[in-house]
Parts: sequence; C-alpha cells; structure tokens
Amino acid sequence: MASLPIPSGGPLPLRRPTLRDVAALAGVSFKTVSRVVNGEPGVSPDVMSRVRSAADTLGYRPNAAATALRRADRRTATFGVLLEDAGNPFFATLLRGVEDVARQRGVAVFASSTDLDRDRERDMTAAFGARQVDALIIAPTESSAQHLHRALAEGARIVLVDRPVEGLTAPVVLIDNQRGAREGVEHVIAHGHRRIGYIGRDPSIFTSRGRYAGYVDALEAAGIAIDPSLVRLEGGTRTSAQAQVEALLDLADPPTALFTAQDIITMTAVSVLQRRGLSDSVALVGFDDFELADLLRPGITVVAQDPRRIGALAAELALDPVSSGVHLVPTRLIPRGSGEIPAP
Amino acid sequence: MASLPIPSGGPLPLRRPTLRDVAALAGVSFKTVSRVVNGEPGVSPDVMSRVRSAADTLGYRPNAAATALRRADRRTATFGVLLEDAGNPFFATLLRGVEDVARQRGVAVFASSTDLDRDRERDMTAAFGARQVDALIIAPTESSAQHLHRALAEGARIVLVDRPVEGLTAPVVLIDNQRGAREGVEHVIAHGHRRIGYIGRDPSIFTSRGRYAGYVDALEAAGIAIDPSLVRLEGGTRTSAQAQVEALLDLADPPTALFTAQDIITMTAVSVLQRRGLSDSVALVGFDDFELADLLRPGITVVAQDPRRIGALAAELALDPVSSGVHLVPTRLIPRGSGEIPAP
DNA sequence: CGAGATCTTGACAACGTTGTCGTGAAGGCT
DNA sequence: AGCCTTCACGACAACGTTGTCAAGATCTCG
Repeated sequence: MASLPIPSGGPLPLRRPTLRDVAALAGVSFKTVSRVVNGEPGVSPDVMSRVRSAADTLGYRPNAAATALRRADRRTATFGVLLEDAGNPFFATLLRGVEDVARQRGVAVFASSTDLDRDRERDMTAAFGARQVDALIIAPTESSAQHLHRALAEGARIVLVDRPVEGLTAPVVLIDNQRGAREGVEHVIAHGHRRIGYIGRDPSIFTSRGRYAGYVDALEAAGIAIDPSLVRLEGGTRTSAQAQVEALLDLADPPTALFTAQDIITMTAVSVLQRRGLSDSVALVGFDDFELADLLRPGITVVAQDPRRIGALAAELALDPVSSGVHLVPTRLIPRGSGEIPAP
Repeated sequence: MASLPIPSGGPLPLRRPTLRDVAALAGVSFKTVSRVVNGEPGVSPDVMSRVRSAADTLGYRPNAAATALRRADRRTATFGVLLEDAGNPFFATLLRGVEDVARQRGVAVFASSTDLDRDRERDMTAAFGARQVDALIIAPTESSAQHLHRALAEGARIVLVDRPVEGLTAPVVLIDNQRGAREGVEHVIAHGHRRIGYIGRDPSIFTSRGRYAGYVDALEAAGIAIDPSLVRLEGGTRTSAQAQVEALLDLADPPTALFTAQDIITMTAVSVLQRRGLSDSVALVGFDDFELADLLRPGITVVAQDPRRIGALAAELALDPVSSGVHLVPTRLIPRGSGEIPAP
C-alpha cells in the first residue's frame, strides 16, 4: 500500500486534486477511485472506505470539464437560459423558477439577456452550445427560428417559454394570453363599461396578438362593436405607452375603462390617470401582476401570470428527454379596485 | 490534399464537428486548424482562408470542455454569481449588471440563489468550482467564510458584493450604508422632525449594522437623543416588518417620521400608513429604490442604490487579475414627497 | 552560393475523466 | 480435483483541445 507524503494542516495545494492524487493516497488505481466517486458497483467495502477518506482528506471534487468531455451521454448538468432581460421582474422570477428545479437535480444554470437583439441571441446560443448545455430554455423572438433550428440539429435540447417558434419541434410553456385578456376585459364589461380602450405592444410580438384577440373576443361576446380609435398597439416603451394613454383620454368621447396589455403599460397608465385625477373614475385592468399593485389607491386589478411556475415547468420539461407539446400555465384575475370602478 | 465526402444540404450531423473534421476537409493537420481558430500567428494566408471556409461549411465551434481541460491558464470564460435571490429586483438588476460586462468579454454567467441558506451556498460554491469558473461573484453571508477560504485556496478568484467577509483577501463592492442612511435621516431632520422611528433588519446582517449606524450618526449630529423605543431591528420579513411599524405607530408618543432600512420594509410601511390614513402626515424615507415608488401618493423618498452599477463593477474586478480592495458605489437621495412632509 | 535565420506546418503528449477489456483470485459445482 | 463463473481491480484508450518540439521549406545576407 503506497503512501505518499501529503500536506496536511497547511494551506491546500493550488492545483486541485485529481483522481490520481486520491488514488495514490488510497493506494489503489485511479480507475477504482472513479468507480467509488460515481457509485459504480464492484468495489469492496474496505477499499471503498479507504478511497472515501482519501478523497475527503484531499478535498477531491471531479473536474466537470473532463467529465463532460469523456462521458458517453455528453451530459454536463448545465442549462442555458436566454431571456429578454434578467433584470425585468417577470423574467427574473421565471429564471428563479428554472433555478429552483435545476438546483434540486444538481444542474447549474447559465443566464443571459438578449434585450430582443437578434445578434446577441445568436451569439449566446452559440456560446451556450460551445459549453455543451444539456438544454436551452429560451424566450424566443420572431427571428430566433434560424439559429434554433441549427442548435436543434446539433443535438441541443430546447424548451421555449412565453412564446412559440413556428415549425420548431420543441416543448413550449405558454400562458393562454387570449383567454386571460378576455377574462380581464369581460370583468370591466360586467361592471357596465362599453367603451373600453386597449393599449398593447406591436402585434408582431406573439403575446400581443393573443391578448388583443382576447380583447376582441370579449367585446364580440358582449355584442360591442370594436371602435378602432380605442385600440392602440404602439405601447412598447414607457414613452410611447404614455403617449397612447394620453391620446385615448384626449378623445372627444374617451373610454370609460382601459385594458393595458403589459405591466409597463399598466404602470404608465396608472401614472397618467393619477396626474389627471382620473384614478377613481376610469376603470383599469392590466395584464401582468406587479409588486405594489395592491398598495396603489385604488389597487390595480390585474390578470396575473405565474412566472415562477412557468420557469419551473420549463426546467422540468428540459430535464425530461421525451417531453414535447404545448403546456399552458393558467392566469388569474385579481380584483383590487381599479377594475371594479363602475361605468358612469 | 485529402478530401472526405461530407454531407451537404441535408441536416447537419448529430455529432458536432471537431478540429479533425475541419482539418480533413481543408486538407491540413488539426493543429493548423487550431491555430487558425485561435488566431495564432504563423499560418499562411492561403491555408488560413481554406481552413476558414472549411470551418464555416461544417459549422465548427470549439468544444469548451476540451479547451478548459487543456489550456495552461485554465480559463473557462465563465463566472459564477451567487446571490440571495435572483428573483428579487435588487439582485436581479445586479445580476444584469454582471452580465452586461461579462457578455462584452465573451464570458458566460452562472446564476444561483441561496435564500441565505448556508448549505446551499456551500453546494453551489462547490458546483461552480467543479465547473472551473474563472471567478465567483458572491453576496456572502456571515457563515460564508469557511467555504470561501477553501475556494480561494483552490485557486478560485472571488469578488464579494453587498457585504464583506472578514479576513478574506478578495475585492469587495459595497455601498456606503452608513453614509446613505445618515443622509436619509438628515433629510427628515431638515424638515423639522425629531422623533424619528427606525425599522431595520437583524444587526447580524452587515448592511443592517451600517444603516443603523448612519441613523445614530444623524441623530447625534443634530443633538437628538436616541430613544430606544423608536428603534426596531426585527423587520426581516413582511409580517414582522408590519408588526414593527404598527408597534411604533401605536406608541403613546409615536414618531412623526419613519426611516425604513430596506425596500421590503418600506413597502410594508407604506401599506400600514395608507391603511391608517397617515400617508400625508407621517414622513417616510426608505433605503433602496423600488419600482413605482414615484407613482404612490405621496411618492416615496428613498436612498437609492445602483445595483446595475454594483454588478458591472464586480464583473470588471472579476476580470482584472490584480484587483483588490474595497470599492464603494455611491447612493443617491431621491426626494419624492413622503420624506418632505414637515413635522407637525 | 552557402550557412544560418525565419517561416510554415505537422507529430505527439498531455489535460482529468469514463468506457472497455483483461487478469488474477475467490467461489461454486460436478 | 478440475473447470467454470463471479468478483474486484487495474491497464489503457479515448474525448477534443492546447502546448511543445521538430522538420522541411524558404528567405536573408555576407
């Protein structure tokens, strides 16, 4: 039984210990150490405990790069998550949901923001691909199709969140935008409103299309004709959202209720209504919940998503090699006051 | 010049192309391809362009695991970021700041949340270590010291954010909690207040200590004696924060102004004040800015941090192998109404 | 024109691990 | 006792890359 002098007590060596170091200390071959570390059968209890204690003494931890390089199944226990903006509360919470599930399974998570920039998305897809992620969880844009197809062809596993990509064979986690919006609009209709303004984002965005369709559904079901002057689809930024809200309120026959199709737009609408002193007279329902919506006066009625659940579900799908199809996470209408203001 | 049959037009092969595949197609040795890919000198223009086009045709991308394994400098172009909660707006924005800088340098970022759980922090430190991150950016807890020392000894680069770790030789990015809090409290003193309540978190947390010290500084400088009944240090959760605010307001001689030492506490205080109809009579200044603080009535005056800047700076320090020392990111007092309510 | 310097390229080892196969010892069975 | 199986372990190749070294071709200069 060979026994090498090892440093003990003093600072650990700068080079991290390898299988060979542990093997030398335990007096076995490095392959045996590999077996113990990976829990493979065929090691006697005696040797096993000797190896264990040697590994502990040296503080051995396997080198992930070497493992990834050698393993037959090519697993790296790593996910890549590609979102619009990890600083945005919605996506931050979604990321947190992914992480919760991933951690339990020993999977580490790369995160990156694209700001909807197509080149950045492509670059990060490549960067994650080079790092051999087991799965890529991505909130795609319309232009994602190309590099995602390519990534799929290279054997990557892909899970889409928030938006689908047409023609891409990959599991998708979505919410029912249309139904959620419809319920929100029906809510104000139930309180007597018939002139309901809609402020959303560009219909080139998948979620925007669904939400607008829900608005249309609700009005049609109630027998209310769509007034195009009440529909504003350029609320993409705070500035433009504000302009759109102002424009609606400046109409000769302004809406008595507003449906805002995204959190940023909702917040902007709150601000404009407050400044004009209309908070208590114009009804407001927004898509997406946001922190403090319940502290405003009146509280803001919203159609809430559950981003943490979305992320968690996406991670589960990413872990399951045979998952596929469209998975819907339900939305929930939360009445808080602003949506219950009756029509005049 | 050897020329192998390669699939063209059809779907890309499942196995990703390697240096050898590119070399075969270009009719050179794989080492030459390596040189071209890494931009090493000593390759003739002719060969270089042949290799380039072969690499393009096959869609070659280097295998990060192999590179990490072989490189002399052991660089993986990967950071690990370990935060309290990636879903919390403060940390989410900080993460975003890290990412911005990292992306520009081609560095991918692992993110993980600890929820202040010591075991999780240890596990993730190990997981990131196994994946050979170039640097670990971490918001440490009091109990981080052990595994961080160990990680340092194993050659990891560490950058601390938000909180230092005593005795650990690593660059730190902090804000001046004491000064920020002092300015906030001085602000309400300037508006005539002398009975100023303080609601903070447990002083075992580094930031809490500094903020409380700032409160004490401001009062002392103004010649106001500290009234222990106005100081509450158990505002760690929403529930307990609420209880503390209620308790302060229930005093026989209640404070005329509140200083809340963290965003969650501030939001809770807003809620309590609103419910009691005191929003316009009790002054409020909070530490940490938060979305919608300006939409509340009155707007909430805050001592704002710049988490994105903190993250970006941490990433820069992580990239610089000789960085060290304490780096302070300034705070900023933002008056919005609640802090300017005069004393009765 | 010859000797040395430089330039371009390739052969090969090595990184730390997993997968395959081989080998000697112990055990089971007739 | 002799043979076959099982068990425990080791030797070695391989993963895809970078680093080292050497070899041949070309260039430089007296």
